[in-house]
Order: sequence, then structure tokens, then C-alpha cells
Amino acid sequence: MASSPSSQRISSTVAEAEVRRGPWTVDEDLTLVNYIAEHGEGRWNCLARGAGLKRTGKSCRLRWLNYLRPDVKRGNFTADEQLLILDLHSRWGNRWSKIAQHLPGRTDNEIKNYWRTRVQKHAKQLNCDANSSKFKDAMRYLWMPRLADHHRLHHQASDHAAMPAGQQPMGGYMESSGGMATSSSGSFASESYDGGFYSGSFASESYDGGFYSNACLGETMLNDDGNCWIQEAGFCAEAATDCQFQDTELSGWVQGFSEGLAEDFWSLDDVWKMQ
DNA sequence: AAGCATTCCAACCGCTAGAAC
DNA sequence: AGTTCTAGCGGTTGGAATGCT
Repeated sequence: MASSPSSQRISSTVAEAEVRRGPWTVDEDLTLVNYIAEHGEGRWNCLARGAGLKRTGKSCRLRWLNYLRPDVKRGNFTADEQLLILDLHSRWGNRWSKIAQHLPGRTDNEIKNYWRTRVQKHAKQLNCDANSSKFKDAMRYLWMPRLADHHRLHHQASDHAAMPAGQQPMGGYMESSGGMATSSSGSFASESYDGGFYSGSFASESYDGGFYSNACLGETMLNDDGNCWIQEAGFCAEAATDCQFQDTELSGWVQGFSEGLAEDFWSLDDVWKMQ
């Protein structure tokens, strides 16, 4: 990222005069990339000195990991990724690096920014905290099913076409036992995520109402290397909105969402626009 | 067209844990 | 055992880009 010198924050003290801060220039990027290509990464302070960069090792490391690494995926999050983030965050909270491990090519910084700018924005619109159980339930019952359903509509045909020949659906991916904690177990190995639809990922361990496992999990199939393919998503937005929530307060609240905010937050167009 | 507000994201900061000495 | 160094994490900020009036 090039920038004009005037826009760069330069340290003022004599001791720090040699340390550059602020946006990286193209030259700096090239220097760092070339140096790492030749010497490898690690020992960042030594690396910074060795490369002749007037940056801290910390700054070099961050630049490399978040921007220059060849496998960094850029661009908007896909529906798959959004679903995964929502689910993983409901499980682990702000464990960004842990969440990022399940999204190949995405950095913790990017996921963190996504959460803060997109998800928390919606929470604010809804006048609740993004970490509140109320908001999490709304995500599970409305946002995620809608995203997943929309995903299904978009990809069903192509997924079918792309499925390896001769493979048959496994039947219910997870048998509902009336509680998500049981039905969700074992479905979340990162290895099983191949960038496709992450079936079985919507369950929250804290949720035991049984609704999600029944209404939301589709039939799946696994390919030879264990990757999970969705065969047919067994739930839809209607299932979610028709659901009778056990919590009457939440039910009314969600109903308010559906009616009052359908054109905004819960609009599929709006959700899809974020991709 | 200009000014203001908002959004988005790269980069920084402080802190912690673990390794090395 | 104590100190220093390094890597990594999560929170925060600055400013460019974009949208709105």
C-alpha cells in the first residue's frame, strides 16, 4: 500500500527517528517479500534489520501475515465464511485467531474487522449487544438460516453437478436427539471444511431447544477425503421464521425483526450484498 | 461542488505466554 | 530462578474511501 510521506506517521523522538510507522510503501513490501523469499520468515526483529527495513519486527510480521503472504485471501467474505464466522464466534467468542484457523486464507485481523464492522453494526441497529444471547439467538434463528438457505439456492445446482459420481447421501447428517449439544459434537473439524457449505456448523453448544438440529441441518455427504458436501439443505428461512420459540419474549422480539426490519437487516439482498 | 458523516480496514498498541539464556 | 527476547493475541485507532445532504 503506497502512501504519501505526509500521510505517514513518523516517530518524533530521536531514539525512534529511524523507525518508520504507518502505511507500507510498495518498496517496503517488495523488500520484505524478497527478503522472506530468500531467508524465510521468523526472527522478525533480525529480519527487519537484515532486510534493511526501518520497521519493527512486529510491524514486519503483521504486514507479512495480514497482507503479503501469498495465501492470503482477499475480498469479501463468502456466505460460507460468514456462516462459519457466526457459528464459531457463538462458540468461542472473540478468539479471532482460533476462528481464523478454520477459514483458510483469512486472517484474524480481517475476521475481527468483519465482526466489528458488519455484525456489531447490525447488533447496534437492533439495539442490543452483539454478545448478548438475544442477538446470538437472532443470528441462529434468522440470519444464519437465511444465509444458508440463500446459499442453497445459489449453489445447489452447481454442488450437485460438482459432486463426485457414485456418491450417495448419508441420510440425516446428524440425528436429532432433542439437543444440539449432542448432535453438534464431532462435526466441526477444520479438515472437513473445504470451502463449500459447512453443514452441521450452525449448532450452538449452548442451545438445547432441538429446533436447529431438526429444522436446519441438511443431508450431507462426505467425499473421499472426508470433506463435507451438502446434498440438500433441509431447512429454510420459512422454517426459521415459522418456528415457535420457547422463549415468548424472544419470539415476540424476533417477530418484530421479521416485520419491522425485514427490509433492512434480515433482507436477503442485504445479507447477500455483504459478499 | 462542497462539506459533513459514516464505513472500512491496515496498522498500531499493550499485554501475555513460552522459549532461550 | 530471574531476565530478556520473540511470537502471538485481542483491542483500538487513523485515515482513505464512500455516501449523503
